Amino acid sequence: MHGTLTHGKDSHAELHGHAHDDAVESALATLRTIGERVTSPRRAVIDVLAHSHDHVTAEQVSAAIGDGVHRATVYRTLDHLAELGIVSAMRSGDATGYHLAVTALGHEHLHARCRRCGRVVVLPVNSLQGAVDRLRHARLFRLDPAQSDLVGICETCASADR
Amino acid sequence: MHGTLTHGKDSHAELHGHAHDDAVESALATLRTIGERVTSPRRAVIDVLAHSHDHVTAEQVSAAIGDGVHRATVYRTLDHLAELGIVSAMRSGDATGYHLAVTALGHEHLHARCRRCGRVVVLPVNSLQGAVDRLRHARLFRLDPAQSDLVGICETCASADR
DNA sequence: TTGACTGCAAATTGTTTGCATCATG
DNA sequence: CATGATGCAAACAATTTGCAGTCAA
Repeated sequence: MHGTLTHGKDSHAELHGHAHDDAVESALATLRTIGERVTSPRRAVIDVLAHSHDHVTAEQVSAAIGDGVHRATVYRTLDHLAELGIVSAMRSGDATGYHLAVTALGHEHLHARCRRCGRVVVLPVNSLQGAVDRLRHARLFRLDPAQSDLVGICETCASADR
Repeated sequence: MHGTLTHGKDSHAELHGHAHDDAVESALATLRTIGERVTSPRRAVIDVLAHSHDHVTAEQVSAAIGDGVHRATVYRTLDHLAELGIVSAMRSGDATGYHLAVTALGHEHLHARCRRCGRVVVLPVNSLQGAVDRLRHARLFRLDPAQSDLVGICETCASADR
């Protein structure tokens, strides 16, 4: 999805670099802190996620990394990181999409998928805040919109209708 | 999932029978109305859906029907019925769950899946109404909560935490 | 050193499709 | 009787898993 991926090598040039790199370091730091091992496959996966604009599938991550890391490892790593809360997983259509849970800017967003055209629309973070609060206070459910697969019709398709 | 399934035979005993049967008749009537063929596989699938309390997977529907209908046909039928709007499809975890769009009572509900224990919690229909309206008025998205895969933590798991 | 992590290959699961046949409208 | 629906078997895509070898801590 990125064509060329510049993963790795720059282990000391991120002090003032792109926010993406900060996100990578932050994620790796979290790993170390909680006593998880920092390996090159994990570094590579996190790196791809940090440089991806939106959610990417395991297959895309694997492709972006190249042959250096086995697909199965990418799947295992993404799954593991998701359990740790370092990345967020979201089921979208047939595959599962992943993205860093905590980006450099704490930039969190919601994805909504149009069941007509399949496109993924990005919605404001707080779009479902009211519902989240209401459900929580009612002791019904702790809804996490960022991990939910929101489905509906995008405005483009909706207006194409009438 | 139902053990024994009493599908069919009672083609004239639904005037005051269970609401499920009404739902079946209603769905079949819709099919006829829009010029779709009414076949035994379709009858069987709709029957299972009408008698299912919650959303069921294609595999479950197939199992409930038995060997009378081929799995591929069940998948095709569910997909077709979903396109027609007779059933609602919702991605839940690894498989797709289906349920009649219009039950006898217009009884529509939302499913939320706990990412901790995997259980599916049923939420009030209007839980996300506010968000739906807001998104619509803002011309951002026509959210359909009933078809969305809502993810979070159920109260049981949440209280088990602290 | 050693248990966690990875690579590889093969198994699973969920779902789709090409094609010949059959039954509804 | 014509066309769309089904059965079957085989293809597919996304993920998972058992095991042996490897590496971070």
